[in-house]
Amino acid sequence: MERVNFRAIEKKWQKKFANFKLSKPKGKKFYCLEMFPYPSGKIHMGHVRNYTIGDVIARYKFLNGYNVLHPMGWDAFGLPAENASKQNNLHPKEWTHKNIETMKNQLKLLGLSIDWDLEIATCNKDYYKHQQEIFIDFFNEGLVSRKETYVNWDPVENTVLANEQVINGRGWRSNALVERKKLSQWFFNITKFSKDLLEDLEKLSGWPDKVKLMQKNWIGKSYGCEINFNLTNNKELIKVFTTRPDTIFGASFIALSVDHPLSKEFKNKKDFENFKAESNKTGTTEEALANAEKIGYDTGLFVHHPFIQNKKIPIYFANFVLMDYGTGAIFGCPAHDQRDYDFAKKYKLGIISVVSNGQVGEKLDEAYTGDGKMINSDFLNGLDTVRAKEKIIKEIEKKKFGKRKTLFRLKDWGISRQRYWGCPIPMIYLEDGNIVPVDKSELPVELPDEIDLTSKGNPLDSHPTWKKTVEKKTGKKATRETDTLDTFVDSSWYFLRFCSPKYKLGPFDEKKLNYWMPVDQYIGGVEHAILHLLYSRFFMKGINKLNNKINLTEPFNNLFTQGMVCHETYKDENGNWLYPDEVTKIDNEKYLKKIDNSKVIVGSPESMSKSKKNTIDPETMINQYGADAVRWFILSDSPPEKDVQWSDVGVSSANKFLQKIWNLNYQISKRVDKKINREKEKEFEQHINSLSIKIDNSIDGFRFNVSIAHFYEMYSLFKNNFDAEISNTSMNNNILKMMKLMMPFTPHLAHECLELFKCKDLDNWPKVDKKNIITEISLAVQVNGKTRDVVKVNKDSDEKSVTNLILESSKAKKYLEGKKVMKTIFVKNKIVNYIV
RNA sequence: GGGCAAGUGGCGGAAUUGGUAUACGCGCUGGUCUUAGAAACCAGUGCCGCAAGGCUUAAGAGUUCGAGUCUCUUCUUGCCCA
Repeated sequence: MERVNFRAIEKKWQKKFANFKLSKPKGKKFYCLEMFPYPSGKIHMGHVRNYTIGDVIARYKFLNGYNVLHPMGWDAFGLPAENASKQNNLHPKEWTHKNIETMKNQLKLLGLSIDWDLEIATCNKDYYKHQQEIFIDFFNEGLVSRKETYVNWDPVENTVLANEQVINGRGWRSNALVERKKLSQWFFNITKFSKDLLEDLEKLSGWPDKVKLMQKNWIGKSYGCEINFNLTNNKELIKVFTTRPDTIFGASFIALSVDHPLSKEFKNKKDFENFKAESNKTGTTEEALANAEKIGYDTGLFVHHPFIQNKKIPIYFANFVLMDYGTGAIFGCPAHDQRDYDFAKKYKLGIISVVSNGQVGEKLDEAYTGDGKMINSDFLNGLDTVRAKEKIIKEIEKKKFGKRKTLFRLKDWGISRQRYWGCPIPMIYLEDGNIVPVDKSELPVELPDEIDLTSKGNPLDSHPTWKKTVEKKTGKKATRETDTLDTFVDSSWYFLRFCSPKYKLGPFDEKKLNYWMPVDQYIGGVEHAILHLLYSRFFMKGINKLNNKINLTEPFNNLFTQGMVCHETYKDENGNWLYPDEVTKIDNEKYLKKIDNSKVIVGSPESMSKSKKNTIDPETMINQYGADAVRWFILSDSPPEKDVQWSDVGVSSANKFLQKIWNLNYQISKRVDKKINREKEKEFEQHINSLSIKIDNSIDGFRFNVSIAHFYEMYSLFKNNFDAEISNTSMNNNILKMMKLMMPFTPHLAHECLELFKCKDLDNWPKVDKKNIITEISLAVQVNGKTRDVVKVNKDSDEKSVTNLILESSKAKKYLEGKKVMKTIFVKNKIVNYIV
C-alpha cells in the first residue's frame, strides 16, 4: 500500500494556507466566527473541536462562492496572567504574548483557513484604546453609572467576585466564605434594554432554542404587584413587591432588607448593627440567599393588613431580602414560600394556608408553592391561582393600595475589577468631587508596565505615581480610576473590531462593519450561553443607539454551540489523579500505572480538565497521527452539538482511513484503462452523485459525523469498482469530486491528492447533478404492517407494476396466497402494505 | 425544588415530512498474507433459535394500515436555574 508522509504534506500546505484569504469579491458575504480563546498557555481539545467545526464551515462557504471573513484573536486580559506572574516572576504582558505565540503556532498546525492579518489581542493598547472610547460614549449616552452596591467580597483575595465565581457561598479560588460588602462600582445599565433583550430573542431564529430559553430565564420577566402597607404607629408606608399577590390573606410578617430606609431609625442600636454585620456574611446570589440560614431582627413595629380589619403584621429585618431587587421589602406568606416558611418556623410566626394543595387537613411540613384553589381568603375563595392574581390586583388598584408592576430579574452589569491586568476605566476624580471621563484625545489610558503585584488589594491603586493626573480641559489636579474593566467587556465587541482591525479613527470603520455584520455563523461553547452572549447583545444595542450610521441590533445571526471533549478519568490506589499517559491499558478492562504496575481505578468520561488530569495534548496527537486525522476523528465520532469522547484508537483509525484514501488516489492515478460498460459506468456515477448530495445536505445541517459516514461509503464504492468496466476518465473525474468534497474536512490531504491529478480548480465546490441519481430503489413489501420482503424496483414505479412483480417473485407472495386483500396502502418509492 | 434536553447492539452513533430500525465507524470472531507482530485484505457480527421463524429503539399504555419518530404515565441520565 502506498503511504503518504502526512507531516511533510501538512507542512507544505500550511505554508500555502498562511495568510489565507477566503475572499471572493463577487460572492455574497459570509462572516464565520468562532469564540476567540483565552491565551492560557497551550490549546486544548475543546479549541481543536471549536476551530475545526468553524474551519469546515468557512471553507465550505468559500468553496460555494461566498466572500468569507474568518478571523482569529485573543481574549488576552484576565486574572490568570497575574497569578502566573506571581508564580514565575514573569510580567503579565510577557506571559500573555508568549502564550499567544505558542498557541498561534499550534492553531496553524491544524491547517485552519484563518486570515491572520486580522489578528487582534484585547490587551494591546490599539484595541483597548477603542474600548475606552466606547466606554466614554456609553457614559455620555447614560448607559454607564456609578452605584454603591453590595458585591461578593472575597476576604482572602481582597477582591470582588462575579456571581459565577461564587461556588456554594465560597470564593472559587480561595475557598473563603464570601461576604457582602458595600462598594462604589461602575455599572453598564444593561437593564435599560431588559425589554429589548427579551423581545429580540424572537428574531433569533438561527439560535438554539435552549440558549434562547436560558437567556429568557436569566432576564426573568415577572408579573406582579406593588402593595402599600401602612404602619400602625404613624402614617408611613412600606412598599412591597410581590409576584404572589394572591397569597395576601396568608401574610404573617413583613421582611425588610437591612438597607431599607426604615433602618435609619435603628442606626444607633447596637443589637441592630450586630445583626446587620451578621446579615452581610450571606452572599448575594439567589442560591446563597436560599441556602443560608434565615435570620431576622424584630423591629417591634407593625403594619395593618390591607384586607383584614384589625389584623396587625409584625415587621422584621431579614438577611434574605435584598435592597436591589424590587423595593427591598416583602410580605411573608410562610405557607406558600419556602424561605418565608423557614423564617416563620424560626420566629414562631403564623402559618396560614390560602392555596389548597388538594390534600385533606392542609397540614404543611414545607411550603406549598404550586397552584391550587384559594381558601381562607375572603372574596378570593374558590378561585384558581391565575384568576385570584388577576382579581386581587384589580382590587388593590381599585382601593389604591398599590399597582400592577412588571419586574425583571436581570441586574445591571457590574464592571469594576480591582485588578491590574485589564482595560483601565477612563474616568478621573476631580478634587471637587466630580467624576468625569478622560478627554478622548488622551486615550488610551495605558496600563503602567511597572507594577507590584505582590501587595494585597488593587495593584493600580498601590502604584506610586500612575493615578495622579490632571483634567485636560481645566488643568485641575485629578486622580485616575484604579479599577479595570471586567474582561467580559473585551469580548463584547471584538466581533465588530474584526471587520476593520487596523482602523485608527475609531473602534470600527462603519462601512466595513455594515458590510460584514452581523456574524453569519458564530460557534462556541454552550458555557457562554448566558453572560457573553447577553453582554454582546447589549453592546450591539448600545452602539446602535449612539451611532445612527449603524442599523443593527443583534450581532449573531446564527449560533452553534458545540459539545465538550471528554475523556476517562484515572486515579491510583491512593486516590491521586493520573494523566492518561501515566496509565497502560492491558486489555479492555485492565489498566495499570506505568511507573510501578499498581492498580488504576477508571472513572467515567468527563470533560477534559487540568484538575482531573484527563487531558490529551493536541500537539502530541497532531505529531503522532497528523492534523487531518485529528480533525477527521473529532468530527466523525459524535454529532457536533453533543459531547465527544476522545479515543486514541479512534484517531488512529482515522489516520489509517486517510492513508487508504491516499492509496486509492495513487492507485487511480496509475490505473490501466478498462474496456467500458456504459451501463456500469452510469450506475457508478449515479451512486457517487447520490452520496455527494447527502454529503452536501449533512454539512449544511451541521451533521459532520454523517458526512464522514458517507465518505466511508464513497471510498468503498471506488474500491469495489476499481476493476470494473469503467473508464479512467470517469474514475479520475469522480475521485477529484470526492477530494474536493473532502477539502473542508482534511484540507492538507485533499490538496495533496488534487495536486497528484494536477487539478487547478481548487476553489469551487463540485457541481452536484440532482437528477443524475440512482434510479433503482428498494421498496418494502408489508403484509398487515409487517415487512415481509424488500423488492428492487425502478424509481417512481406505480402500484400496478409493483403488485405484478410481487405476485410473481416476491417472498411476500406466500403471505398473500389464499387471502383476500381488503386494502392496499401504496407510498411511491417507500412501501406497499397489503391488509388481508 | 423548577425548567429543558435526552434514553436505539459490547461501544460512538444513523434513520430531518409517521413508511425497510441498527447506515457508517470502533470493538470482537474466523480466515488470507507474514519467521513473528504491525499493516493490509476477505468473511461474519442486535437478541433467541439447528432451522423455519420469532423478538427488539428505557418501561407501560394509546392513536395509526404502519410508531425510534406523535400523545399520555412511569423510570433513568445530563444540562441550566434555584
